Amino acid sequence: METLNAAELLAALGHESRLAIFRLLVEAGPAGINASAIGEQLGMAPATLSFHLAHLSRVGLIAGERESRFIHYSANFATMDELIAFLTSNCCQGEACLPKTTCCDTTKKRRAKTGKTA
Amino acid sequence: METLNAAELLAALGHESRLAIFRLLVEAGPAGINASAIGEQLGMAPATLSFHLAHLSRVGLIAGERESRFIHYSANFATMDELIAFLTSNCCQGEACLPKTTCCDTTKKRRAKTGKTA
DNA sequence: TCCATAGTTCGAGTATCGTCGAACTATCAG
DNA sequence: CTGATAGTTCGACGATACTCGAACTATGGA
Repeated sequence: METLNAAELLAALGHESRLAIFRLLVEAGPAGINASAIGEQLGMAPATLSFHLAHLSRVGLIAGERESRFIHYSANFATMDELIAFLTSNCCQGEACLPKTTCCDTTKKRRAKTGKTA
Repeated sequence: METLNAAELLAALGHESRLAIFRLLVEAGPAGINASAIGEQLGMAPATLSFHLAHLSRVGLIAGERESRFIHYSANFATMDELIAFLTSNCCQGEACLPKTTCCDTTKKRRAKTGKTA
């Protein structure tokens, strides 16, 4: 991961509303929850919520999947892992000082995550 | 750590220049480096650099210590740890899915978890 | 077909951020 | 004291981000 990319992820999380959304999805786990449920829990206007969801999607931190009338959003744990790895890589001039973080099982469930967002 | 506080940290890191500064300090380790060295490596105007250093300091991600004419900046690894812990806490509804991250020698602080960091 | 629900896109107003020249403070050497 | 170096603060400008009402698209049910 490059600095620019990491900065985009961090900037995406660097807003209270988006961070709250992301945390909600992290806690929800791979199952995810739908948009209106997020809006209800966070008290966000639909347009505002959609704006933030789009932002998080664009940078790859979350992904949405339509299921009939609902769109289930879920956190992309693999991206999160990469971000944390980036933040801590080469820490202290390369001396091993922290374990590798791996959130959930990111190896088996990441299938399609490429640019669906136009 | 609360969402608002975490968002501030993430926002601080969510800018390419500041992230580059922080990464430089993370790699430099606890020894830290002085401002002009950062400016040289990143090709940043003094005023701009100072602005970003102040921002990072304000949120507690780095700290500066004057040493004669130089000010040595170093990353605050404890804050970083807390941030990462926040991001991954309650992941997947509390199922243990990742090890605790501990960067460098902040272990002693995190052992005494009741202690105030700052 | 028509309506209701779920969610997105558009547009505009406001607020905040990032940059950098210039002036300023702090420290040190002579 | 004077000058040089290290770094900060100030001011102003342009750029970007956030919010939200209103209109729009997509899906499903009667």
